[in-house]
Parts: sequence; structure tokens; C-alpha cells
Amino acid sequence: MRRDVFQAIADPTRREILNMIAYKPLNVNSVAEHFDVSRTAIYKHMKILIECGLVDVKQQGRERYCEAKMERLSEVSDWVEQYRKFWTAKLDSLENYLNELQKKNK
Amino acid sequence: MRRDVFQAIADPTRREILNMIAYKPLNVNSVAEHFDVSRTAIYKHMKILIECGLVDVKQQGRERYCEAKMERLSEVSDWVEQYRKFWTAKLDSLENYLNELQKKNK
DNA sequence: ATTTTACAAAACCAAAAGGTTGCATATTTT
DNA sequence: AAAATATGCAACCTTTTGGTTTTGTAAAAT
Repeated sequence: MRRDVFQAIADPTRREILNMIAYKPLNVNSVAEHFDVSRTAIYKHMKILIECGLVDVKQQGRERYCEAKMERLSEVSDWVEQYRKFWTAKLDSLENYLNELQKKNK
Repeated sequence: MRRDVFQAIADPTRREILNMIAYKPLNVNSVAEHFDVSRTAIYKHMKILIECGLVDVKQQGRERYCEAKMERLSEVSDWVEQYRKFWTAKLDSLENYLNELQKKNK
């Protein structure tokens, strides 16, 4: 099975999990309580996040605190940023066009 | 079926398709030639990209030119950027720590 | 010592994803 | 007019995904 960051963040539940633990690590049950699906389902999502490095686990007694490793998102950021020029270029020329239009109408 | 940008870019073949047509629109067959899978498989990937707005089609005779709409990636960019502080913050404090260490050793 | 809590993981299931072959249709080419 | 080309799409298949219930185990609370 593929297990990369792009695939991990494709699921909205997993994105929500990441958001929940962004500020403060939580244990699996605390995370699961916020969702309608079973704890096992959330555990499986968490496992995928762990396997691709987006989440790190610190065991503390019988609890396992899940911590978000957002720096793994840099892979996604880098990929997207290489295409930014393709859309900012368009917006720039639109801006130029509008500026020209305004000059004419003065 | 879900059809959002996050899901669309989760597949490596679709990311490669986007890259191929980033600079210049291509018709479906030209794109398909670069892959080992069938034309139909590529057509299906293309359909997903079209449905989520990442690709636009211009019909020209019997050919359909597929054009990348990279601005749709801003949704992904926005999502990732809201978490950037979580990893740059860590790097910053590491830098501070190293600076302090260097001062001490002078 | 017993019960409760937090969790992992197996077994199972339906639906979605990603692929195939085959056929229909509209435009070019020859 | 006939052949070739570019494409859409149905029908089908296998694997993956996202979910469930059930079972087992270790730590904490009573």
C-alpha cells in the first residue's frame, strides 16, 4: 500500500484529526470522541498519519499522545509552490489589463 | 463520490498529468502516450481532474485540449500554510539554541 | 483483587478506486 | 466513400479504503 503525505491528507477526517492535534497532542480516545465513527475507525486513520510521519506518538502509561508533525507538510507545500507562477502570472496580467483600462478612461 | 482537489492530487499519476500539461495544453492521447496504462485509464484520471476544476477542456475538431488550472491548488496551499507556523517555530527555536551555544563557547 | 480504562488488532463487509477490453461516434485523411 | 484517428463510455474485474464488531492485553482506579 502507498503511504505518502498526499494520500494521507486526501481524507477529510484525517485533515480534521491533524487540526485537532495541531496545538496540543491528544490521546486516541480524546480524538475519537469528536467524531461520529467508531474509535477503531479513528485509530486506523491515526495509523495512516503515523505511518507517513505526520503524527508522532508518545506513550505515557496506558495513554498514547498523538502529536502532529506539520513539517511533513512541506512536501505538499513544495509541490504546490512550483506551480504558483502559473496562476499568479495570470492574475498579474489581469491587473495590468485593468490598469490600462483605467488609464484609457481618464 | 467525493471530488475535491485534495483527493485529486492524492494520486501520483494525476500529479504527473498535471505536470505534463502545466506549460502547454495537450490532448488526451498525447498525455496517455507517456504512461504505461491504457488510454481509458488516463481518460478516467483526466475526468477526475476536470470534475474538480484542475483541468479545463477546449474542443478543437476531434481533439480535446486539456489545460491545467493551477489556481485551484490555492485551496491546498491555503490549508498547508495555516500550519506553517507549527514547523517554522520549531526551526526558529533550534536556531536560537544554536546561536546561544555558539556565544557560550566564545 | 477486581473492575475500568486505553488501546491494538483480527475478521469481516460494502463501496470506491484504478485498471482492463470492447464498442460507438464524430472528425479528418486518403 | 472508405479508412484512420481521437475520443467517450459501458461492462467488467481486482485491490484498496473506510467502516464495523469482537477479542485480547496492559495500566490505573476502586
